[in-house]
Amino acid sequence: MANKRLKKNFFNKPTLKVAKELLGKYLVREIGRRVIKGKITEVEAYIGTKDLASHASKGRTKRTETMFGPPGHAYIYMIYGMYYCLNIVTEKKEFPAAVLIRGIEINQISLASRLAKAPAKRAPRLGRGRANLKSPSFSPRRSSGEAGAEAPAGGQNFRKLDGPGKVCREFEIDKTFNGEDIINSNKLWIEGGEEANLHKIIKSKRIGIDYAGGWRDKLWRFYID
DNA sequence: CCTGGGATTTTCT
DNA sequence: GAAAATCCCAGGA
Repeated sequence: MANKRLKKNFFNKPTLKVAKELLGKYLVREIGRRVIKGKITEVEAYIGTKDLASHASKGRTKRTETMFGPPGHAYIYMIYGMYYCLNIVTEKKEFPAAVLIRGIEINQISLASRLAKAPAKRAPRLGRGRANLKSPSFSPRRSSGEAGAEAPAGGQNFRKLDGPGKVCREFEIDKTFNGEDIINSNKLWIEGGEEANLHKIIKSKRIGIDYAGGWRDKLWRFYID
């Protein structure tokens, strides 16, 4: 009941609603036999072409194409030349909107339960070939003081990822995931969390978008403790 | 506690 | 050519 993958109808709704509902849900990343799972604790909404904080305010470009696509797909972009950010596209096709995943609490790293499983059908691959050759993707820098960086023997595997760049670094998500269908993907998806709203949702202004005119003051950032 | 700068590359003007 | 939906580290209060 709780560990159920979110389907398309979950994302095909008003973005603010989806953003708030994503809090407490679990982001799941399967890498070979390894499974990384963590609770979403912080998100931001980017809605439409008028929202000056959204990349889609530039209109339909090569970069924003994914945002104009169907809901339930990942929109990945590189930021400041060093980090990737993960968004989930929301609302109906042709309407550009997405939820940026800014914070996650990792509480599980386990092994994939289902082993042999037909590789599935999809493999369109972005036109762009051979990525990964020199992507900064994983740990461009070794941080010494990360809380819980080392899982103490017998201790809980708990890490707090406070920032969109850290989330992608930890989940090993790079630009090849742009356009990934997280409703059908076997590498990245989102599952139901605990009880609906055990948490109090806190609202605030979005981070790092002071250039967005009046849109800078929208309380479209949501987080829980 | 806070502030400021450097890293590094894609994207759009 | 400038700016960017960021992060980390150093230095000062």
